[in-house]
Amino acid sequence: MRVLIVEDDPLHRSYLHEAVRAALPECDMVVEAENGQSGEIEARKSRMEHVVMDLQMSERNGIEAARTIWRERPDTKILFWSNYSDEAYVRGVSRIVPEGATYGYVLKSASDERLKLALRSVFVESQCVIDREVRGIQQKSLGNAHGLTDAEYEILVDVALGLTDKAIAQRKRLSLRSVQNRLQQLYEKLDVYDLPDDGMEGWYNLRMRAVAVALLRKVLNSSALERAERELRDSGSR
Amino acid sequence: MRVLIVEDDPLHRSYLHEAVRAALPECDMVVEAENGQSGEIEARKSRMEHVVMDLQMSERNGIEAARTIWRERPDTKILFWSNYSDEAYVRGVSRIVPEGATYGYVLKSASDERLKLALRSVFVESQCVIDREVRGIQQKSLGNAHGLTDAEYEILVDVALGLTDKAIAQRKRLSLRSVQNRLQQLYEKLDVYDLPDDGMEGWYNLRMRAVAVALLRKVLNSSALERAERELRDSGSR
DNA sequence: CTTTGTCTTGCGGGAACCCGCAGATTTTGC
DNA sequence: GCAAAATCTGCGGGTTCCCGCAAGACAAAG
Repeated sequence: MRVLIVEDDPLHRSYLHEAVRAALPECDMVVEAENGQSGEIEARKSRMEHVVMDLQMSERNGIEAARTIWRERPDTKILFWSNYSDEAYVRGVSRIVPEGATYGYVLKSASDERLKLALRSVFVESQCVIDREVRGIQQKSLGNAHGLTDAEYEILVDVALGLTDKAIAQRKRLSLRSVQNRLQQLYEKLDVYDLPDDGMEGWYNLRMRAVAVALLRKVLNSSALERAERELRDSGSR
Repeated sequence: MRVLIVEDDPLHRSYLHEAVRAALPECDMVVEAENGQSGEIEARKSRMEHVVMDLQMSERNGIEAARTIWRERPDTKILFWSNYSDEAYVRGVSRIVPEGATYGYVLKSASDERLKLALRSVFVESQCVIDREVRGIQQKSLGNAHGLTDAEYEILVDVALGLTDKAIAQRKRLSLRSVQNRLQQLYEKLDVYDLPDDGMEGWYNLRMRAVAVALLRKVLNSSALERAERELRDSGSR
């Protein structure tokens, strides 16, 4: 068995290396990459079928790297190992995992034991392992208690990029009014109408406030914004 | 000499511990804290005069912890050790460092050698050590080439929180028009008028776009937003 | 004292946003 | 196959935003 480690922090990288060695004695080769860019290249070159991947790296983050790896070989087993369980990351991962692929999501705050268990479960048993906490976020994100629909999320991203209603309507092939409808749903779900103190109406610019709340709740994060910005520029110049 | 380490990542914490031991043989006591909250308490309890502090921790981040520590003992020497050199962090740090205090700012990507040198310089020689890259950000942030004035930055934060022009005017004791003036300066400095492709006017909601650009350029980050949000709620309920 | 520059404030208008209402269209459940 | 529910769409209005124009306030330089 051969394992590829993609992680930009040297300390964490060597810790991971150690953990892989300990948890997977049948592993006879460990390759390290220090960002998503070189991670993709390494995976392609060596046809790696087992990857441990950090999210949030410079150059190219884990989600993008994982997407291209899976696009080339959908049976690759990937264990995500991340600091945070931001809804934006969780949503980003579930968005790209192909049909029937096996993957895992473990937080860096998890114990040694949990990490090693996850390594064995995912790589040897081909079993999906999602950290308890991450699972919670996933649930909330899907069950529309306070979670956003995909449609709503897309609108949120477009708004956050600074696009006009009209521009969004054009991009999404919708009428102006439909975009505004979606926006209103968004405002409700994000509790934008909650005022800090009553007696102050008109204190919030709803559009901006919605994005602020999304950022504070980690529904959006800057990494997701960067990704969206790049897509926007690409599609714009096409 | 006694040193307090405030860092939430266990790996980095023990690495730091090691580095302190190696660089400062005269140090006879090292205390560790795993977030800003307990860092403050520990500093107060043990009257620590030397602190190594991570920025970006949960609970209470490094900037807030440093502020309260410095408020109680302005002669405390603090070495910030951070992953990023976001303008938001750099600005946040320079905003709270008291008159004549000695501090340092080193990136985690720096070499072993650089870290140890910084430890000695700051703690023993009482000399300020600012990482080259961070220094660059500082310059750019002050020299108004593309840097924002404090006034502009404050407006930016208020806008990013989702406040209306009127609300900002009231908070800042300005007229409506003055707020809008500052906003326009902001729009120019953030190049909001740059269109991805020409022939599309009215594609951007300037207010939102300005915040998006600020986030993408790391002039703002979510940690700064969280801080501002807390201040807003506090001042609102007062 | 005058001049020049920066900062503030008011006015006014065009554009974008927010949203209730109501009809048309699509999706869903049975 | 049909009714209920959810979505999409156009209209109209009230509000906020964006910004050019211009008049006052204040400080620094000539």
